[in-house]
Amino acid sequence: MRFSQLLIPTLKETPAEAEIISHQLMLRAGFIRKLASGIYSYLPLGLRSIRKVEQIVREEMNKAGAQELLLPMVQPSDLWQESGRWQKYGPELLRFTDRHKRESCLGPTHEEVITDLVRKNVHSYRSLPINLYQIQTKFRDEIRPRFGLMRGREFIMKDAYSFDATDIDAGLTYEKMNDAYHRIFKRCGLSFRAVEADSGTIGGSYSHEFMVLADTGEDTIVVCRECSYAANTEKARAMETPIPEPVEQLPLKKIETPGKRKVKAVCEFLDIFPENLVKTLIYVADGKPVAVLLRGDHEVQEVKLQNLLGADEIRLTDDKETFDFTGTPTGYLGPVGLHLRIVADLEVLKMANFTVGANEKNFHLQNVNRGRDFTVDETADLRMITEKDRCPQCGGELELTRGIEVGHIFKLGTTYSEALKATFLDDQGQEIPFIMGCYGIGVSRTVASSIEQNHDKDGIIFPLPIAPFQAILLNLSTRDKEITAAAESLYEELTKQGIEVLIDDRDERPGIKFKDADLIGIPFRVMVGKSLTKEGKIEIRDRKSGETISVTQQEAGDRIKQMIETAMAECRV
RNA sequence: CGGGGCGUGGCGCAGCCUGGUUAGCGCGCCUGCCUUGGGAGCAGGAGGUCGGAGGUUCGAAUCCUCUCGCCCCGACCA
Repeated sequence: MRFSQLLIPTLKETPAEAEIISHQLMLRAGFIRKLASGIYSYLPLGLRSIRKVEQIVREEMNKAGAQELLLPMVQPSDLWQESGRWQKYGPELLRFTDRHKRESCLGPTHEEVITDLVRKNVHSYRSLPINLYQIQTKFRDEIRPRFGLMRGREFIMKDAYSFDATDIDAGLTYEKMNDAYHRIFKRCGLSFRAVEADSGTIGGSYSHEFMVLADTGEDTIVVCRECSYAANTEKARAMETPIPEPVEQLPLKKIETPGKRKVKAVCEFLDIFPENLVKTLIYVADGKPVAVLLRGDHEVQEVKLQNLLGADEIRLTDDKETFDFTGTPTGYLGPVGLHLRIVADLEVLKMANFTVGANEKNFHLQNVNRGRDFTVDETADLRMITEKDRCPQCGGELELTRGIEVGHIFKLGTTYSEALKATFLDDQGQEIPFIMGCYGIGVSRTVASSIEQNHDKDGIIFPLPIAPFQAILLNLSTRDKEITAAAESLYEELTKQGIEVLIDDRDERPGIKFKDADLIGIPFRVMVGKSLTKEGKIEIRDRKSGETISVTQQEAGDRIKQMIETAMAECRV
């Protein structure tokens, strides 16, 4: 294709609205333009990259035995009523009423629709397993869209749904998808990790997230330096260690701690370590207060807490609410004599003779012991993992790193098939619900994360498999007949060979073409200019390494083809 | 929704505090000349009723009120 004819509105300056690098570069490189908050147009170059990712996804999904279909984006409310999510889903679900006063929504995900399709059309174990996917625009009315394509309200997603007859089969399907996802992201040239994850609101029992490693990622993930363990911090388990032998319980002591509210201040004042203090936090879970006990140096992992409480919504109380619930100002709370539901982190069970607030302003209690002085209603692993923790799998050192979630696979079990009464007859003639799984990939986000991971001061550096073009051919002097003829004939040759090449045939100075070529990140830059007329040479430059080689006009075509093949091989699986 | 910030030609910004005639600059765009290996130079030109509405005033980009949009931090998630 010709640069002169494509809509590639590159920008010299970064638009003020863009904060992170991928967003800035996609705007500058003319890949996307914003229409409204979280809603973008994909311009020709951006769309080409997206299509590349889609194609890889398609190939791997098909190879894994899944079938492509396309489901409606507009969905009737009835189905969502049936699954119970019409109430549950909240404002992210964009709802509207049509001319017949029927309520509908824009599909944020398609469990309901696919389950309905399958329950109406699949009735026997003989038809299973079945795995259906689509690549489609989704709409989620995000509270706060941001970072360009990274968190848009409208975005392109591949979503797949599997239906199996048995748990064992469902497990096999899950593994197949896990494998396909590894292949997909490897083929996209991304550096990523699959991590254990919380299954969130989609519901289900078991899940993994595929995280592209990037500092601007919105998620923190925990990775073991020694073994394969990797998890989202929402899920990362604290290593289970034995509860120490009981020690002698010292007599309870009430002590004045005037104005000492923060853990740090209390510890300094009493000359103790945070490891020997238990802090008490008051949360509201679906409107009801609950006290959470945690070792002084630990932080709550709210998703773990939410799962333990089985609540739809939890939040930390503010100072006023805390006082209303407990009669004690924040900073002096403790479990002794507290008349609230009390849950404790596992680590608290291992402590003895510790310090807590006395539920009285300016006082703390020392030598507190669970059992003797208070009881807890429930205990669980509730805290955020830190780099000081050890791997729950092998005991190795852990590393915390940032990641962008580009894929997520879930075992759904029978959550949806039961709700929607989607059943089949097994080999005994028994009617049982399908065992489901669902598998998503953020396609547009994948392109953005690739840029997040691969760029330099000059612009994007695309991995070859998802670059909008494989090569960009610069005609550095469109007014020179010899150069133009050579560039045009090489362009034809490459195009005939099936290479995706963009020829920069604009009547511009070389500097502009170099800058634009770097900015849009095409992996190979072929330059036809002065050195052709002077030395008979054409140069080929590698965008990533910056290495440039000179070849004769005759060998140029073959060399480029060979370089592309070599680079593609690196991302093959 | 809570907290912070911003809306002035396509992009980046100044002007606003302390109202005053034709609203300015850089880039981009158009024409001509010139130039062609890292975003050149010269000359000429087009393009903005200053997000919108109302108000104060002889006079509003500037002051006041309301409103809309956008961005950042938090709850959400591919």
